[in-house]
Amino acid sequence: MEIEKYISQLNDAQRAPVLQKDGPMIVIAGAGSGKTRVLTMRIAYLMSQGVDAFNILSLTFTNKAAREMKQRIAGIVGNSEAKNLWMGTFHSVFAKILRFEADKLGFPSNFTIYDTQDSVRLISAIIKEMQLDKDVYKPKQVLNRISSYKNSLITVRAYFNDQELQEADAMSKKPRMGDIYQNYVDRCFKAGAMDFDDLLLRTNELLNRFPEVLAKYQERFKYILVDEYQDTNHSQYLIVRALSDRYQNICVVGDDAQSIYAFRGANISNILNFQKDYDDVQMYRLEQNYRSTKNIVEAANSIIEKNKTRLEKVVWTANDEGHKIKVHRSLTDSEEGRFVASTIFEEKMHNQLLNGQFAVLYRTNAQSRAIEDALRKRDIPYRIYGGLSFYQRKEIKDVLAYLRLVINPKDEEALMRVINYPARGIGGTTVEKLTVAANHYGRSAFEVMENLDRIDLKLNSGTKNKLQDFVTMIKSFQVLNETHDAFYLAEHVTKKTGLVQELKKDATPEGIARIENIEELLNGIKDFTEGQIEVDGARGALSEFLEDVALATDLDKETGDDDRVALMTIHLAKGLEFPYVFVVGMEEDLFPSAMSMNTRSELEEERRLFYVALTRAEKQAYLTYAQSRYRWGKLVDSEPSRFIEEIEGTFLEHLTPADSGYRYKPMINADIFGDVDKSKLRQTKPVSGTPPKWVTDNEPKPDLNIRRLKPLTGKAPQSSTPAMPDSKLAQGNVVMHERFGRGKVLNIEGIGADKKAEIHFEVGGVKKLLLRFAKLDVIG
DNA sequence: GGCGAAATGTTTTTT
DNA sequence: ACATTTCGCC
Repeated sequence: MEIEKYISQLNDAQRAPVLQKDGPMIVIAGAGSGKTRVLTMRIAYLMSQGVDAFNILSLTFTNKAAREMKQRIAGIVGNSEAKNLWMGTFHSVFAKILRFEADKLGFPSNFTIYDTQDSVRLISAIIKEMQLDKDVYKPKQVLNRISSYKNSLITVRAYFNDQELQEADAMSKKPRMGDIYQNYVDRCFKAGAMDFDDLLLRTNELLNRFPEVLAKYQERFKYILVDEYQDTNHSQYLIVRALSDRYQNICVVGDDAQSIYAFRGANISNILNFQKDYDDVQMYRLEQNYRSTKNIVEAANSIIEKNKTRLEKVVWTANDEGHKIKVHRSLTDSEEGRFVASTIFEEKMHNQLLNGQFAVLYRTNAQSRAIEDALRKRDIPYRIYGGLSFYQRKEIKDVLAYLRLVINPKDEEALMRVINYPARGIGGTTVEKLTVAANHYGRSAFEVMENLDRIDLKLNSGTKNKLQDFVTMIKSFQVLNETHDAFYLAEHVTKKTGLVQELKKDATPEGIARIENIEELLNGIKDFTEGQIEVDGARGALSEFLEDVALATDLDKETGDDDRVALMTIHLAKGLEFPYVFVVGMEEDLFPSAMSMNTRSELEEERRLFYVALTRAEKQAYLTYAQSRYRWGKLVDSEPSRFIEEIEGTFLEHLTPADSGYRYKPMINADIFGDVDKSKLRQTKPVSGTPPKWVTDNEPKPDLNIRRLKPLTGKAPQSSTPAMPDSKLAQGNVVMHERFGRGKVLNIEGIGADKKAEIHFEVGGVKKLLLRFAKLDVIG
């Protein structure tokens, strides 16, 4: 074994945790300090010391990270050994275990995994059935609440035993929360479905209720490693605790400065308190950064210093000083996009670079659009990660819903999705009757449909036939599934259900793209089946494909064979690195987000997020912001992010004149109004969970208060917002703008297929650039 | 009762 | 720019 060769390449700080074979340990690893290397080497070292791969469990943040790590280990210890390692995300690893042990919890082993969409849909249905006001009980908020209960291991029973929780919900005008929670859990159970949080919660239930099962997995996972420990929530924490309790060979790696998932229950104290949880914890620190230039490392340090809650740690680097961080201001979001695109273009020209060496990072998915447009115009290939992922597209979810029904006909959300799509004459009223009956008998809607002869639902015979036809169709798929692989079945399903035929009716580019997406899905399934047959000699069964898909992310799908600029949210970029990084939208209310400025801890999380963004860069970081941008379909003015100002000035190079003297927007309950005349401040009404804000009334009132302008001639297509007919708007037209009022069109660019026309527009002698002319009404 | 069209509502971040 | 809800017609 040539393991020594690899180990000698590590620095002293990295080597220590690799060589400590047994006992609990925590590795505090600064950004870019080679923690993946440490984890990889540690696993390889354990195996070289005779630890069986079957006994090592390694939990990573993405499945892709797991795959890559496995590959690297295979390079050291050989493929056949590495194959037996348990590696993956919490969700995927414990989903597998749950399938194996499902019967103990009363679930079928082929249980469905509900995604967020499914969960929201189910909660909406429950709220409706309970005749509650959906404006008070907002489904998404309710789901968030339930999710946080589950992540804190508060079961329905625990909820009803906890007076405080119930009072808190009653105080926020949601006294029926507990009942909704109960209904939701019941319905998931009846549908044989688990949501994302259940995968962790039910694992805890399994380990708590069945000591023999716990003992089994404690024996199996004698060595446990957890990456990104700062982002584990309470539920995950307890699983790790339980499993490692017997042997205490637990190694967690993380960086408190990169904790960015508090919103989904991540608990930073898991990492801060690790030493209290086990005896004789060894603590290691990795502080040398190998990734970035001195400028970037030190700039990042100057940011994170502003946070109060953090572990002391000094990240340093022996790398070159490098270039300063370049800061660029632009007029609008599309100009920002053009700056990014042209800079990438030039850097590529001058330095012989590949597209894959660039990444554009943003706070919200919606920001990708302006960047995309600019890159497309410059013919720069790019790939967007996250956002509406492939598997979340409507047409894909529709196909998957049919397939889910084949595997688990009790899957209520899949059924509701496709029972009348494509339209087959089963409308809302009929579906409601089915649901009522299903709830009444404590069965699934599908079971009700199977027994229509025995249950009188007061359906007319035509409707009854349609329902029975549907059941027959699904059952015929099930029969096929017994003998055929996933690809055959999926292809058969798209044909027989009329899904593709339905889509073919739509000849617009979007409609054609949808059909192509389905083809891509089928290709994906084909790859999967062939891969399965090759590797395991398995049949490439449908159930396994669906399991993969439910927990897959765009990052996992990444092939890496083509050369593209990467576009993604900062959250998704965690753990990745790129030579050139653009952080766009560096504006107050966007980054830091307006939603995250109410408490110090929220603001600190935003700051950590910025720290993560900056430390992705190896050679060069760019920070860009726009003075106005389209948000919620409206052009709004914005101010530079406070985070730019927080970086020590010596690390920055301003490509555009630096802003100075701007004032941050006041926070609620904050006393920092400065020189503003307080009597002119007015508090906005809180809407849909957003806190009220202080605003002045001096802002110009819109002269034109039309939300959407109707087309002046012709018929507008249904699917999208009716646009102004191009022909009606011309240079010299006097127009009304929603916000700026009366103005005159100076010139128009880019009208035609690209709806993002740009209009230079003059108001009271001041020239403005507008991006969408649906906001204009021609009045002369 | 069901369907298509029009109006209305919504956006932080993710497994 | 999108999805969901409501409206109005068959």
